[in-house]
Amino acid sequence: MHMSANVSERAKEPPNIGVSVVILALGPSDLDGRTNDPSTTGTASAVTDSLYAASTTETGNGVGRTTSRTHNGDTVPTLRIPLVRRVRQPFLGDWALPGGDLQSGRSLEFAAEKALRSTTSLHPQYLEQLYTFGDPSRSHGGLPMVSIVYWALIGETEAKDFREAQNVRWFPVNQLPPLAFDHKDIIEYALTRVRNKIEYSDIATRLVGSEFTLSQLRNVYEAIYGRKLDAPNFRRRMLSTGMVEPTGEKLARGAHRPASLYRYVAHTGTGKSGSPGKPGTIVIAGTTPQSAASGQ
Amino acid sequence: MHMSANVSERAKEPPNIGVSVVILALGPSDLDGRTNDPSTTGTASAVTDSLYAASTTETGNGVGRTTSRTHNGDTVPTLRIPLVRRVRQPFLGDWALPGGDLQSGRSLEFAAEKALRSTTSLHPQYLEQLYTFGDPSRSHGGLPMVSIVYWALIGETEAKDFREAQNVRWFPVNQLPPLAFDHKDIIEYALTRVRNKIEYSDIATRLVGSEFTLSQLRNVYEAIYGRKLDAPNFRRRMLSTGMVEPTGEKLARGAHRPASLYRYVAHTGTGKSGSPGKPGTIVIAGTTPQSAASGQ
DNA sequence: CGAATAGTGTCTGTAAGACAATATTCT
DNA sequence: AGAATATTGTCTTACAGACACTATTCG
Repeated sequence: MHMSANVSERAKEPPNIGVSVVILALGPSDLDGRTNDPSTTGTASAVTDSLYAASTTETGNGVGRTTSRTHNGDTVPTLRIPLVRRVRQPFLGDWALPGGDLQSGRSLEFAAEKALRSTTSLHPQYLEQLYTFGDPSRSHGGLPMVSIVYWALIGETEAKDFREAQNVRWFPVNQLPPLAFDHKDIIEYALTRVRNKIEYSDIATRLVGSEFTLSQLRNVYEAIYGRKLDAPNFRRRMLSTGMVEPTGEKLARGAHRPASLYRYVAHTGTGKSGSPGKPGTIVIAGTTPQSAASGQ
Repeated sequence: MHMSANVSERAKEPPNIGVSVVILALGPSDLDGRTNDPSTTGTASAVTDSLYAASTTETGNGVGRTTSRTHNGDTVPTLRIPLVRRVRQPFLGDWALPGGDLQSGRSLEFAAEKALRSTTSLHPQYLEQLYTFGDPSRSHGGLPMVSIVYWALIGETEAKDFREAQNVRWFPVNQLPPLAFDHKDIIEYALTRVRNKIEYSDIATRLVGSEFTLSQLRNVYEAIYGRKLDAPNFRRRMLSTGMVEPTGEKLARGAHRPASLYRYVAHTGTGKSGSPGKPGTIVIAGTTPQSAASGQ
């Protein structure tokens, strides 16, 4: 089966509810250079303007690489997003966020994860609701009046076996094809959300292993920000927050000084609580936990 | 008619969609001391813990005043929230956020504003989507499976004619009664959202007139933060951002030095764009503008 | 003058960022 | 030694907050 990704066909009964997902994946950091045929890619439109300089890629085919070159010549890992090609009329042929219908009796997260599985077998390190769209003007011919959008983060290690199925393809965030509906805006919004969130949450540490070097952690930040960070300053900042602590071990990875390993330190409830528990915001790792009931 | 506030009764066809609103209103700044009968108030539960010290009120009846006293004796204006009493079984008798059903063919904002009008004739200075709840576990007996929550801000001047209808009552945010569902969490979430948002948006300046003194503006901040701010530092901060500029006029309001008037300066698109346009996030003032289409 | 609010000046601490310099490993 | 990354050290600037002090009005 290929994806049930897009809209299902129902008649008129009150607002259908669709759930879509913006999936942000860290590409492998080694410059493997997987190249997909660039045939149907279309004109790439950079989503993030000033952040990526000239959106250069090594191959130039527009889809392959997982790193980008910034204006000063440095190379940074780049986030990638799986999109599905629309096979129905509104925006037929354009690319769109993976999504599906909300089944009654199921949670929103369940629907989001199902949509996520329609494009990748990987499970997200993080899943959070982004926004709900409900304008009746969406009657471009499509159906669901209300669309609940989630965004997910997928770590680097597991992002190695992308599943490039029939109508699914992964795009670097700075080289997106023409998108259906307002999905380009949605992706932009998701990116700003991640970049803000990374500052006051632990999502970055979830994208590395339980033990990691500060370089690895910094690479996560760089991928999300889309630019190089100063290594010394990054180190100090991380250590000063007390979010990470050294394990005492070191990791040798090449012809250079080995790096110390660190682990994430759970929130020391110091009482100053930067951000009180949000309702139903956070879902960790694999399955389908979480609750946050609500009626009315 | 009293409010169509709560759930409407339908049968089984796929998820109903409800829309609720957290309405945050600045109480009048003069200590008028409107006193409602405290009969059915129930035990007040402070939503914001550390921010309000001892949640003291002048009268002690728990609902009347619009100011609170902080731990150091200063007095600050307090936000108030209109709630409706539930007349149906799940959580019968408890207080809940005003809400209503989403009518097909209408925008989410339209439903939110309608719900807002069910408790107050005032129109919001600001309306923004907060979160969408969709847990099937909400089958406490209520119906709508999916609940889209908005939050609204209402300015000080118009907040003078609160409409205390049949089953509607206004509560200070630091003295909320027992709430239905997880509405207490939702209100907390709304508060943290406002407090964050006030930092990088212009919502505060919308809650004062087109011309205002820095004291007035500071009062808005203090109401939202729930604590006193240092006047000299606040002044410097506001002026340094370039968000406000002096009109050249002054306003005399008592036996003391008159204050300079300022006006809000529209965003100087400096290109550094702190926060790229979010999809369908912002609605100004009265009617029902705004769009941000989306399908799928 | 006294009360009350508006506004200025200073000082301190913290945090971010630029950037030089040192340390450690492998080849 | 040389390449490459890790780590430490300084220095500068910006900004938030505490707080003393001055200014202007009315009664």
